[in-house]
Amino acid sequence: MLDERKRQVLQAIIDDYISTAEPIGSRTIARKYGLGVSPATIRNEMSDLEALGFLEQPHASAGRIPSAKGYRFYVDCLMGPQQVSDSDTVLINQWFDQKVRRIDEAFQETVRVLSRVTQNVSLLLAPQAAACKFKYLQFLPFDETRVVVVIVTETGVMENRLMKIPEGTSTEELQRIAGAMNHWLSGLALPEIQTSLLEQIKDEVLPRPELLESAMALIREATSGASSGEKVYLGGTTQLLNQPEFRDVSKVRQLLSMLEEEQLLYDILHTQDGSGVIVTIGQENKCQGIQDCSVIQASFRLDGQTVGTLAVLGPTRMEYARTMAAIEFMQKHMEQILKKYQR
Amino acid sequence: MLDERKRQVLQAIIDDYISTAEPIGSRTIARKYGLGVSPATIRNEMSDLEALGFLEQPHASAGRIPSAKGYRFYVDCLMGPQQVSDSDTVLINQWFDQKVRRIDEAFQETVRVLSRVTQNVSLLLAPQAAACKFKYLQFLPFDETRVVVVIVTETGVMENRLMKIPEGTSTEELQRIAGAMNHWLSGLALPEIQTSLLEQIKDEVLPRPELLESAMALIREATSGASSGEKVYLGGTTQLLNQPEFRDVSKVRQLLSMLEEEQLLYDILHTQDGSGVIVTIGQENKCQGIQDCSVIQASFRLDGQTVGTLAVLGPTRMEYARTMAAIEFMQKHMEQILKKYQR
DNA sequence: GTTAGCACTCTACTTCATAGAGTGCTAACA
DNA sequence: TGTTAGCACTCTATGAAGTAGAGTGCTAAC
Repeated sequence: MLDERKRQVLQAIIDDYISTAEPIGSRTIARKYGLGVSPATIRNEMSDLEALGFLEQPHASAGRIPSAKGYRFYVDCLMGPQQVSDSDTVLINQWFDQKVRRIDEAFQETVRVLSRVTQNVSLLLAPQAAACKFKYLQFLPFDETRVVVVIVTETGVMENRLMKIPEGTSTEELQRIAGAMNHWLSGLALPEIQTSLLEQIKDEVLPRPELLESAMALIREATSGASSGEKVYLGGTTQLLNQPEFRDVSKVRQLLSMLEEEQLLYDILHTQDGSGVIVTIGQENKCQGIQDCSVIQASFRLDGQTVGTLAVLGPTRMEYARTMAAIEFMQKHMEQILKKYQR
Repeated sequence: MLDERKRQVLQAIIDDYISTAEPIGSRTIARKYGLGVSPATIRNEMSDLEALGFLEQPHASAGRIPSAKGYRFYVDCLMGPQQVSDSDTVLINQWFDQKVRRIDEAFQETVRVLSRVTQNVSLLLAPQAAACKFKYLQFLPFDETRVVVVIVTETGVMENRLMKIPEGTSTEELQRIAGAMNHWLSGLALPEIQTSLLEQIKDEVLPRPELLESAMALIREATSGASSGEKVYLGGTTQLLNQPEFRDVSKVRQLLSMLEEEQLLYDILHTQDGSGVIVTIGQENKCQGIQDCSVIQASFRLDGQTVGTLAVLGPTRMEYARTMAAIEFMQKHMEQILKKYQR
């Protein structure tokens, strides 16, 4: 498709632009990257590359910058693979061992580490309670009118809530209801727990149908509620300020106000459920407003089933190799952690 | 201290500057605020006010802007009190009823609402587990080697963690240990629960001292751990971008990177434990780096004891009256919520 | 004590000129 | 035929110079 020298030139331009954020001229390429040809030759190559759509010119007499197509080719064909260094691995493991006690803390820290490492905004769609299997539920006494309900799922996600109970409900009754629910529901994915099942359990808790109803409401909430289930963790928004493409406050504001809309974040993170690391460059993004950004994402799985996604969002001028390595690493790390919390 | 007309002029200047962020000239005052005197007269007054230190001039032939001393006088003597409107009250209550199930969600939402309403960064130092009283602890089975430990305090703060248990510990043993601990520790403030108490309980759990030890470790963690206890909630950082004093990205970055240091946030929020709303203007701030900002804060109490603080941080040019009203409102709101979760 | 008038000052904005970086084209060269 | 040197051309970024406008401070009159 592209002869060897064109590839070298394209790679040099993209590498340089990624690190400097400045248009690159033929002289610079000839000087910095020893291709053994003169600037004039490079100019010809660059002209060709532009005609082919891999490069763009901000204005007539400036250097060239990569186009979206250029980045795409770079990611698919040019870029060398990269790995997270062993020392970083150790560091990250230690960090997690120290800081993380609950699974939601793991999500939080993952986002933090990822945005630190990649110098960009990062996102994580947490294991959807919807995709988790119910393990058990327990009522803990709180006062005369309320109990704490704890739901434990197989991914270790826990939900606890205060819940009003009908007056005069005895502890034994509560225990019996919990027992019945656990018996029937254990091992089911939360979305499967629907009213149909209620019928089966109803008999066992006949004296207190309201209680069962409330507990089911809690489960439903955990399945699709705003504050639970599919929570999106967002981190490193301030990293934007370090990127030269956001030197203008209004640009920052525009992007950040988009990121505040949770719906958009879901859209970004839901666009795929294939496996592996997926790169979406510029206009390839379906979401309005991030079309001069790139998104690199990967889903993580548990027992072969996709349970969440993590992603890095940054300007199209992004360190693709490093970022992809980081994402892949954190994906595996996340899968390990989930396993650890599962059993 | 200041005659009536000087006060009027000062108030007019500050009001105007707060809303426009531009230096104000004598003509503007005379035109917009009907004081019935000519610009020349206003000029004389302004000259006096500057000599007294209430006003400043950015440069020789510009209008005046308020000095820190000016704002201080405004806050103490000039500014009218303001109240949160009834319709806002209703709105906020509904919002909380809908969204908030757990107490930490209440903290999160408080910060969110506060920064929305005040258009500024807001902070909340959450009820310190340290200041909470232990209510009870419960072990929930998880698998052969681990249990879920739930600690419930009287403010409704719940901690839950996975904890390794010595092999072969029976459910009954766990229950007995929990029972013993609850018996001895219930009603105590968490910091009071120290090794001295361990001695008393030891006898009852003699066969499994390690277990007691682990549970105590969890309590200690809850008391002073990073992820728990004195958590600081931070919100509305993007509001900064709307303030003209942060039109420059480097300024935003500077402040945001400070706000990332959790220690600084503690410093800001710990500077006081008096009651009522406290305003700290510019240089009055002891923390380096926020000395061209103002902080408005109030602590909230439960049973007469300070358990947390909420604050708004913004440029010295701030809508003091409105912000103070908002903080006071949210303070009371928070106290109600805490009460609700307590019993 | 208040006000009109006026000279003065400082900034922000516009215009203009210039240096510099980079291109594209042509012609010469291997 | 591919490569290279040379050169004219283009466009931006930078800085200097000039100007309009807003605002002050002072003086003198009311």
